[in-house]
Amino acid sequence: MANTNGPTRERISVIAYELLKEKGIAGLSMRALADRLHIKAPSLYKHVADKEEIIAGLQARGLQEFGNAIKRAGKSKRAKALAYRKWALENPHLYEITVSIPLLRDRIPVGLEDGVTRMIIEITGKDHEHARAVWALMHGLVDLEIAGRFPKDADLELTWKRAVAMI
Amino acid sequence: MANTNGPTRERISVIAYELLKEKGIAGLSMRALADRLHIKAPSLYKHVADKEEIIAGLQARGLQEFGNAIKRAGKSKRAKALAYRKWALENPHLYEITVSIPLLRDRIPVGLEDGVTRMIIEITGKDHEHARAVWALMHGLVDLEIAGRFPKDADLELTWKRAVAMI
DNA sequence: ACCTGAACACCGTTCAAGT
DNA sequence: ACCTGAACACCGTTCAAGT
Repeated sequence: MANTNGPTRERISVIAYELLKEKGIAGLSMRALADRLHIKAPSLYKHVADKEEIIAGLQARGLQEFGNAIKRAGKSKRAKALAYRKWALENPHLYEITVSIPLLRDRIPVGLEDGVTRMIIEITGKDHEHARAVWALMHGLVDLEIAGRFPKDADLELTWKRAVAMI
Repeated sequence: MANTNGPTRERISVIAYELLKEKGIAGLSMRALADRLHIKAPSLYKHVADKEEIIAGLQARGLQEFGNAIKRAGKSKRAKALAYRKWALENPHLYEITVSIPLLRDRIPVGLEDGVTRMIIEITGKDHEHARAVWALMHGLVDLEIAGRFPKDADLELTWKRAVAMI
């Protein structure tokens, strides 16, 4: 009989996601993760190889959900851009672990990164160089906003309007 | 007689910068720093309050040197943009500690952040919203490049050309 | 005034031992 | 098959003690 209570890989990744959402990357430790599963940290290593495997799982989830959010948005550049910002601000920790730390390419499903990248490129047409600039613009805006680099009186709605106009 | 050998605050910040350049943010630990100064980690706390003070010092240095590099560049938007990229790629760890982790505003000289921000705004004219978009564009390009997010066959020189054209 | 060892509360990870 | 305690090599930081 399968142990439906045991900290299987599935359960581990569910709790890891919870922990990331609540505490951010810094709060996602193997020991804290084990605590929530009511086991000791060394026991985790019977289910996952290392912490990277957990991070890779979260990155895969981030790419997947982020891709879906952009896909669901309206077809216009403006709608896509606003969906990008909205998703990132609603999922700051998932955005960060997916895009602000090295992507563990060897440990996420093949094609997942490419799929998202291609989708972003499709927003602007066929020119890859232009598309990269557009992506960088949206990423830069979100990254600086999450990092609190813009003054508190900055009108970011207007900034995004200008950014979309630049595209 | 003053102790010219002792790990004064000045000596600490010099070695901290060396350590950051060589090993990056992750390699900058109080213990590694103490080792290079040939003292024990607790001794550092007679000269600095905590690790944040060291990080704030490096952020101040980063803002200063980054500002100078942009100032020295030619007056055109293109020259400024290329100087931005050049400095960031030549000083990736300093760029990262200055812009990719929370800025310790209370612990760096007042006006330093504002000075750099204002300079970036001056590149594009008087419109702050537009300037923020331009800054985000340059930051996003550099951040994604350093993070290795662009495919290896990407023509980033061309991408920057397109980006400058968008401004 | 400056430096130290010991300690505390943390990390990720390994491994022999228990069930 | 799964979990454990003990251990190792790390963190930042405090504090009583030494010079």
